[in-house]
Amino acid sequence: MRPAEELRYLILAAQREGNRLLLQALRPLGITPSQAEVIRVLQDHQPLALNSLGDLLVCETGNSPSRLVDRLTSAGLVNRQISAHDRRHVELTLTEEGRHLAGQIATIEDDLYRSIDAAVEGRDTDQITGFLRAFVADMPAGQALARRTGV
Amino acid sequence: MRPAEELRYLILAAQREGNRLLLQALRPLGITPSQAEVIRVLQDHQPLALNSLGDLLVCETGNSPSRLVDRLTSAGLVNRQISAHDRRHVELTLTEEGRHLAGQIATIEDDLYRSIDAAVEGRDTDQITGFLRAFVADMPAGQALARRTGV
DNA sequence: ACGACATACATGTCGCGTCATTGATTTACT
DNA sequence: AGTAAATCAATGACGCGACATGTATGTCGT
Repeated sequence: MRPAEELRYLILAAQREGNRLLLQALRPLGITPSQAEVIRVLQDHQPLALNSLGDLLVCETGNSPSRLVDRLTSAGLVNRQISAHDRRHVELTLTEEGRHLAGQIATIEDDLYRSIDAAVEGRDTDQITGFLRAFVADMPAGQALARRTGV
Repeated sequence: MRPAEELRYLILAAQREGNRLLLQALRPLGITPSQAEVIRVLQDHQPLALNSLGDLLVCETGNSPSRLVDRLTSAGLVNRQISAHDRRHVELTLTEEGRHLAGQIATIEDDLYRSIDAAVEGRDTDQITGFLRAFVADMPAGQALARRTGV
């Protein structure tokens, strides 16, 4: 198997399995990894319009994440208020419950990051992140992430 | 942002964007990246039971990929025949049309691999694949891939 | 002021991807 | 032989994730 092909499937495998790990770890909180990403982003950047939120999300690139946020408002974790200045905009903020959950999410994510650190142990991180950054640099998901790391 | 966190999102971003690229490249063929993976695996390993196919797929780990294969049989790309020896098994083979498509898929995948090669250029491949292999080694998707690279 | 355009969001559709359950068939045990 | 256990596949449910379309609101040029 050609190295590039193995690499492609390794990235797919890592994403899938990482997501499954996080899905199970988040299950007690009743949320999914994508929902957790929204909550963490809102925690750092609220208030945010749906549009701007989408620009900061790695999941759900492109389309506005209406339905993703819908479930969070239904769950009482996010407030949506129509902007006074521009009634097309929706201002998203975390509810009290959402802020509380954000802290619990951070704790759970830490566990995942520790297992990532273990797999990275003894390797050259820059080789790895450098390659991935180069690959996604020109694409929506890569730029969304750059906006978050850069600030 | 903690390095492990950036790495997690980089993997997510790379998977999403790579998938989108492949999705669009495969669109003329009328199939999706997951369907393409099934066809390529069948090309190399047919005949295969649903179960054994699942053990070789990086997408769709765990459950048997019934519905994924359903769409391929509906599209006339895969034959399913109940095994004579064990009527619980379904023997999957590519149809003539499926075999033809497999060749076209390989061509399209080559383009993706070339752009991966470009992003890898000047980096230490072993650092990258080594990390990812270590991370997924004990998980279904990682083992599925190992079964394919190993043979 | 008005009409063309742009923006922000919602919604419809389709194909996954995960988990759980169910039903059919075979194997193993006694 | 007869039953319990294991295996294989199908299916229901839910939440994405991508694309396309529709609708309301705002902006700009004239």
